[in-house]
Amino acid sequence: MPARIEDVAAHAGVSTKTVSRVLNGHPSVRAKLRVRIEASIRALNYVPNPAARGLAGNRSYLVALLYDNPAVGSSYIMELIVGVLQACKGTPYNAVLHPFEATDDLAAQIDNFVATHRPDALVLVPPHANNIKLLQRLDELDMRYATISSKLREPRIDIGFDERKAAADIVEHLISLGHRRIAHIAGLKGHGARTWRLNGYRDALRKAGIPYDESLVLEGDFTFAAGAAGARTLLSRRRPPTAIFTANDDMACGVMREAYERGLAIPDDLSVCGFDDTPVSQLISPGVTTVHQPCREIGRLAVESVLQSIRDPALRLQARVPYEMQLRASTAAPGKP
Amino acid sequence: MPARIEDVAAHAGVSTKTVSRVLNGHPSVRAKLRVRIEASIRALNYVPNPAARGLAGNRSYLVALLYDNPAVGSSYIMELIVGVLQACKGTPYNAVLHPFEATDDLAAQIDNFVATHRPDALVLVPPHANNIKLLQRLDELDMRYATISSKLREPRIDIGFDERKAAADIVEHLISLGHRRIAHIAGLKGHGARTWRLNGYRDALRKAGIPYDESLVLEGDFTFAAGAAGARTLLSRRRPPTAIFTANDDMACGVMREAYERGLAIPDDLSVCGFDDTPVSQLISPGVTTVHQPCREIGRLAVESVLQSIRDPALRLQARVPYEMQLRASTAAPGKP
DNA sequence: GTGAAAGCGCTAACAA
DNA sequence: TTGTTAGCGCTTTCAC
Repeated sequence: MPARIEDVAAHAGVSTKTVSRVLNGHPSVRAKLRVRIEASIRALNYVPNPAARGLAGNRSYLVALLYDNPAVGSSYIMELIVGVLQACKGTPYNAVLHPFEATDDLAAQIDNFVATHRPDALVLVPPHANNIKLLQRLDELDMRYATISSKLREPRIDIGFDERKAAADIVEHLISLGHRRIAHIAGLKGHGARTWRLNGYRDALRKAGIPYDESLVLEGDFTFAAGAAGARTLLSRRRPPTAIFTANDDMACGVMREAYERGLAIPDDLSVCGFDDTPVSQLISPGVTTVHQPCREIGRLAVESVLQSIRDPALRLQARVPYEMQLRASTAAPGKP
Repeated sequence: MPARIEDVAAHAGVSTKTVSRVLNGHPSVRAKLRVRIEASIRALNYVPNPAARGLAGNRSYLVALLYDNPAVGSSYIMELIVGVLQACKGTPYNAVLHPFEATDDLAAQIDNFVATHRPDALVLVPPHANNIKLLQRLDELDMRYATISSKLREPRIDIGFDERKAAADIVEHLISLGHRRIAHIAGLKGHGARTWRLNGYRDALRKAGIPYDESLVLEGDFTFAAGAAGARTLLSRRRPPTAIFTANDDMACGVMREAYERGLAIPDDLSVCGFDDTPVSQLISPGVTTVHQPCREIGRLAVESVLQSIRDPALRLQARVPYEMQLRASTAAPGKP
């Protein structure tokens, strides 16, 4: 049988309440006592029982990651999870995953999840991070939550990176290589990732004095198929683009598939850029020029801050973590027209 | 404040214990009573408090997935997780993820994890599923666990698929296309995935009467780099192979990179097969012929059976779930020599 | 700054 | 088959 708080208290010659104060980092314990108690904890190999703590303190020590079905960007979620787990490490908190679709009975789904598992905090990934009804419901339930890359005006706690700037960087890279007819396959409406990346694309064109050509911008839904379909359209034009920038890596792969089918060489006949730096962008040949989205860092920060907000409900934070361009072999100067 | 078991008992006019029996599926409750109590539960919107249940019943309602660092095959883990979550859905159980490396202080790491989070059951992924010291420690701690694709003799509860047969199938496919010089880049020693897939390769050669040529079998560590390095070696030979079968998809991508660097066309100049059917095998061009490893099904079954083993500690199960060949464009008849 | 006692909401053991 | 009682191990009042 493992040691209980009572054993520690007896060992240190104090009350259980004082031990509890030490465990919970309560300041009103004299340093000397604290040290003695900590020694007893180690000596007895004491680890608090989460269920008992949870019951008495009305907590679950669970942080839930809410995401939509993993069909889209499972490696994105996986990277996020790595960061989430890092943040939980060494804390009594556990991360739990909760994939769900935003249907009509969303409030009911959330109520049910919260009632069943009673997470202490939530981390919301797009598109849920943009779902006003969902966030309202969470506010009503007085749940602590952090959003990731939310496009809402004033997110309470939100972690992301400057996607607009990153998209502009990548398009500037294409321009610097000599491209002028640069197409963009944008993301799905409703995602911040669509608007920011599209705006970044336009920013870079404007800065270079290249007129915006609506016909070079297509809509995608972040899937391989959408990338392939977009490329099919673009490459069938009388004057096809010399470069295609897609709003994520999977769509870039789709573009490369279409180029492959047509016998076009990348980057000689067509330059391709993705976004996110998911593993596939390194595995495919040639490697895809893309922006490394700092998912782990984002996941870590989201959990760290949402846990902090449990203690400090007034906490507000809108963090933008640094990103990095990944120049690979899928981009080069345009060939002769 | 949510309803408590006491409220349900009062509403149904029974004792709390009887409600508890209904909640826990105890058989000794008359059907009529059970129905009445279930009605009260719904009427009051009652959901049991996991912490209270856990404390009283000495359970945590946590199933932990133990895997090594996600550098290798994160999409494999992600797929597994989808199955694990499916199995938890509708139960009071939550899945928690625990990546860790098998270092010397492995027993200490496990003890610490178990002491801190007190999972009710564990699911072990290779290489941990093959780690005898680890399993022994878990037995000492009297933990319930299931392994996935363990190569040990008599795993208590193990879920996997017939990797040897699957590897043979894929090599037979190459042979049926007309290949005779088929190389294999095997996996890392210690993984069952290495031995089974290598044996399958040999089975297929034997069946076709093709002599086994040691020089065509290289060692890899399941990484892209290992695949590229292996291909470099193989393709530098005086008589290079006409097809390369790698023990996983990432290595197949590495092979394709090397082919790309050398200007070899796939499948015209070289056929390539992977294993696992991770997402990349569809995203890359041409798509990679591979075996679909039924990860979700495996994850689901592992959790279902390990949860069952909590009630029935004597449970033994060695399940082999069906797999599927995925024939894609990376394989074709060999070109002229 | 520290301690004593009273639960948190459930289940296990024992009774009936 | 059902009910009663006594905790599970911790934190939270509220004293001191």
